[in-house]
Amino acid sequence: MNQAFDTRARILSTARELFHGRSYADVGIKEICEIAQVQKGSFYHFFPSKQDLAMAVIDDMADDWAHGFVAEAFDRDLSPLERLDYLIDAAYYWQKAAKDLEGRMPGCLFGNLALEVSTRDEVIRARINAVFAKASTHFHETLDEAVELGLILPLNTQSTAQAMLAYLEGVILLAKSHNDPEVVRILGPAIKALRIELPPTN
Amino acid sequence: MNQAFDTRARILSTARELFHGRSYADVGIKEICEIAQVQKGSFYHFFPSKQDLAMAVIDDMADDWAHGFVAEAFDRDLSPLERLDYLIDAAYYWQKAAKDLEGRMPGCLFGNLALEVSTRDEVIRARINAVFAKASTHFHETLDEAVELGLILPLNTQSTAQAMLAYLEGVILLAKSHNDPEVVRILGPAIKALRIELPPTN
DNA sequence: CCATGGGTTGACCGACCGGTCGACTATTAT
DNA sequence: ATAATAGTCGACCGGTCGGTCAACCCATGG
Repeated sequence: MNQAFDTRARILSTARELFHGRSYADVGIKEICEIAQVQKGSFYHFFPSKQDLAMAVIDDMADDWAHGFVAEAFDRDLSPLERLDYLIDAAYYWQKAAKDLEGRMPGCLFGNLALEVSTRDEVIRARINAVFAKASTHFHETLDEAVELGLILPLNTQSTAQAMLAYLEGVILLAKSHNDPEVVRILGPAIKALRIELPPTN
Repeated sequence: MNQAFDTRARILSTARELFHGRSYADVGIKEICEIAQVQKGSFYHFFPSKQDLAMAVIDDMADDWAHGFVAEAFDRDLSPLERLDYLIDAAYYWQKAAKDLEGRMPGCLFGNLALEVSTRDEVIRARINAVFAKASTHFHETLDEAVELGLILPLNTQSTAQAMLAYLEGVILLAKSHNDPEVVRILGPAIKALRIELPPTN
């Protein structure tokens, strides 16, 4: 089983890298198998279909995020505004490192997949959506705390959280189209300026 | 030549619809030809490659934009802030109409292509980038005008313009992943809150 | 009346796609 | 020792991919 786990893990991490660096449609199972040093039959022993692989990749990356820099950025020991700065910084360094390594900015796997696949595959779309929803709650909690602490004026924390997530994705999109991580560093901090007002209380 | 023009135009508009509604990789030339009622040989008479077709589609859509709602939204008769509202509105109604028609939110063709293709195709990436650059100048001019009129405090109009474009793309991305145009209407207006400050003048 | 050339046609190409399958091997429980 | 099971292997499947090509159609100009 150790061997099996290893094979599965190799497929998963290879697929993740390739999907992230290129795209879902552009990466074939054959190529994944070659790089992961796995035979095709073995591949289909672990993943019933390419779609299933995609789901596993999404879950895998989401897990890494949750326990990685998302956990760090949204650390409750940091002040709310520091968390946002940390997040932008982390995104910047990540993209920069990837570009220095591969020559191209891969962007955000979830954003990439969302745009590529969500018109054709409801299942994958839903899964990505769940990842976004979870990310959004982190912003939401951060904003609630900032309001409680009186750091910012009261606002619609839920919608603003979504707006911040959208902005982050948009900044990464634009940076990817420029193939320049600096865009993230320049535009990123403006995330703190985003505000969606509370609905008027009649 | 009239006939020829018609054939070319049919290919172009069909490809545009399909690329926009699905993705670049997912749409084959055979399918485009079938729907456009054009033979494959004729296709290659007008477009030397799929990549060339993509470029033509980008140019075509960019043209339509420039003379369509972008021209309307950035009408100099509107006040700067009205222009931004108009733009969000236009984006919302466009996506809503598309979804009502097709069942799925297509999002922004340029954003979609940027994320799908820009790691594999420098030429297309550059073309999309040019479209973004042009869109950014519209924001830029709008912001400059708003500052001149004293409607907003001075800021880094160029970077803020890019931030606004990024936000618009991000909002559309998130809306697409929700398959819900309402996201555009809810999050969109916050575009006016974005600010990137001027570099400190020493 | 014929030559020229833009436009059309559809069969064809090799490569590759996601996925299947039967044979085989290594591991483990009984 | 044996039987069952998990995992490996790679040839093979039908279908599709982007792209090619030689033959043909037909309007125009000389």
